[in-house]
Amino acid sequence: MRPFAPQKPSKSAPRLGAENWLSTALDALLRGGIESVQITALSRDLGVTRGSFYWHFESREALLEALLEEWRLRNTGVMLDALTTADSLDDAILALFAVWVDHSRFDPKLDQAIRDWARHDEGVRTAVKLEDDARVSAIAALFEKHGYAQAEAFIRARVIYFTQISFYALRVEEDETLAERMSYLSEYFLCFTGREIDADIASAYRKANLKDPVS
Amino acid sequence: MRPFAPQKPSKSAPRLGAENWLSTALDALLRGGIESVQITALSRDLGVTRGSFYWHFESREALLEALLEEWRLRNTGVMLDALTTADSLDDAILALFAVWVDHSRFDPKLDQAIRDWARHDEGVRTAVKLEDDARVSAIAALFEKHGYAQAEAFIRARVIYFTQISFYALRVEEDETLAERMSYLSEYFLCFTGREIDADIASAYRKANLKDPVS
DNA sequence: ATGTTTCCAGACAACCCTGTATGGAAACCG
DNA sequence: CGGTTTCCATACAGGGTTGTCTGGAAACAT
Repeated sequence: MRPFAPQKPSKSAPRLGAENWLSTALDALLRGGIESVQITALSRDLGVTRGSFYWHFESREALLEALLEEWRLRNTGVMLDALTTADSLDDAILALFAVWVDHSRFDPKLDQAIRDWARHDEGVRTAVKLEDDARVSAIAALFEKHGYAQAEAFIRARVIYFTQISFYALRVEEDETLAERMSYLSEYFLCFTGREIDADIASAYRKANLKDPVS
Repeated sequence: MRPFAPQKPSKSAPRLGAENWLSTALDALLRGGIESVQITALSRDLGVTRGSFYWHFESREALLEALLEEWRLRNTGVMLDALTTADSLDDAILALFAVWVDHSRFDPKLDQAIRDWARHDEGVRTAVKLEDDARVSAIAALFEKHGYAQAEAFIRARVIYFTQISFYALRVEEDETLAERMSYLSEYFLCFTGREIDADIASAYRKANLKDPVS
């Protein structure tokens, strides 16, 4: 690190790139939904005029496509990775829980914003549907791998995933602390798998996740 | 029913009332979300000008309040009714399932549209949250009544309700027939309650609900 | 230094939506 | 039949958003 590395001038000449527009567009998407990602508002946030935007992007539609692509890069596949690394059923389920709590690996607000957008845009809807099906199938494969019958594995996968989706949609995390959530760990596990969780594994999981509530 | 009851003239003089505006506003809400309930668009649908609207309603805000009130009238309390009438756990759970399938008693699209609206309107959000909490509490009370411990009852209630909410949100009903859904009845029941469903009760339920897929 | 590329400001056109004010047509009532 | 109420058309004002076009400033390269 050089002592006076060439930084962007803080004042007088922002000199933006397409990434700046994309990131502020993401902020707007997360706060107010796809309707509020308006280039007039974004230009106000960035302190420039709309002329800048239309140099970096073809149109608003192009920006929206870039947003969807950004979602694919960030949130696609992270659940699948968590499921395939663990070995036992207990570990795999807990690894899944860990992903859902660790917002640095999986961004639920982004997922939710895209999901809202999808409800009135058929193109986005098919993209989200593909991802949802892949996630449920991965969880179902886990259950089948550990001896559950096909139908039961599918339904348990759907129940566990759908519950989590609603958990984000209803914004339970804003009303319930992580400690409260952890206190229900054994109940969740029982309901989702039909088996009691191993006490040692449960306490190890609590110990590992309670310390670090990433916003 | 009188043979020639005084009806609204079909052509030439619609003569609308506030109910007409409310119902077409509901249609717009269900199709395109709260953003697309615009009085300009509604007036086109009704074949009149916006002058009519501003005679029946104070403003657009007043119409939106009426929409929320309409949701309260239609979807509030129906689940609670279904839960309290049945006696055994099996019957109560199946009664709940029946409500969720019978769109004449419970309108999932309306519920979903209000829920979407709530995500960017704090007033609507608190209203929806009150209803959600009431529904989960009612289901939890059912489990407690049948011997489940408090924590397990609460989590099972949350899981069963959250699963159904996502079921609507992800529009599974559009990709899965009622027959398919019914075929998973025992798996759902096992996952939700932790017990096997009574075979006779299950077949009776299938018989009663398969015939009548109300859209 | 000078020409070129990169980036942005400013003005303009086109479109859409809410809300108000006014006048008129149709139904209703006494 | 004439007055009143109900309902709606029309015109206008105000505000907001997308997109294009043109010129210019700053950085970069040769």
